[in-house]
Amino acid sequence: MKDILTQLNPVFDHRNRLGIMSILSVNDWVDYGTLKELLNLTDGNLASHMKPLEAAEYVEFRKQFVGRRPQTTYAATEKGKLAFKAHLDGLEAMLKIGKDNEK
Amino acid sequence: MKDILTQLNPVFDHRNRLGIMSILSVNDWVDYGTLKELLNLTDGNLASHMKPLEAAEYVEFRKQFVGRRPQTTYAATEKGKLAFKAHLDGLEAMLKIGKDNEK
DNA sequence: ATCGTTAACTTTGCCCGACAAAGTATTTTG
DNA sequence: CAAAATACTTTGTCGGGCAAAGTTAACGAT
Repeated sequence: MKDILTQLNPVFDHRNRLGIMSILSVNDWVDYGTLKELLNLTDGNLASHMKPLEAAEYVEFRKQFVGRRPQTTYAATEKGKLAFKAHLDGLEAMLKIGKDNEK
Repeated sequence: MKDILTQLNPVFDHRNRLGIMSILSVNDWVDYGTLKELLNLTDGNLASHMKPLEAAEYVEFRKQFVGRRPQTTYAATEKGKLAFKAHLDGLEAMLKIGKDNEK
């Protein structure tokens, strides 16, 4: 039992990222504005949290027009969903670590 | 459905604090050195993460001598265990947030 | 008696990252 | 023509995590 925390994904090590991923893991194609409001984030803040998630290919985006207005929507990729699940499993696993103290 | 993230406790918003609490929620009275090794932390680092946990009364400490050497051990308080559980429930709850979009 | 070591911290200083706010481009509505 | 909305990018600040070094006290070895 060396580091317990290696199972946790650094990319998800933030409440807002957890929020983003939890929303996107149950809702496909959520638009920028909705995400912003749900998470109470400023424009720039959301963008900057999205970046590493995009870089890791955990989310993908789609740009389209709704009426005449541009709209960006996001969804979690399969990879992202798996990674997020692994992260949550990691959290849960931490708790199961019990009385065993062999190294 | 306003902010989803209010259920998450800021005090636990860190992987190392999660680690500390998960260890202390299943093991009472873990000593400084063991905690340090399990979590791969430097001395000072552990101390500084402990502070806010102590301040919130989520952990308590006991100082005693083992043989002739001083030893500090930590345990989660009842309050701490409850708060930690609430935090984890909050995490889980985030995931259940489904298709409902009434505000 | 002195040196080195261990335990448990505190202090110092750095650095990165989260944040709000302001700026940008384009289009649309009044 | 002016204001608002979308989706960002840029700027600048501030705080917090981190390693490392310093601290105190007691012990053990030489």
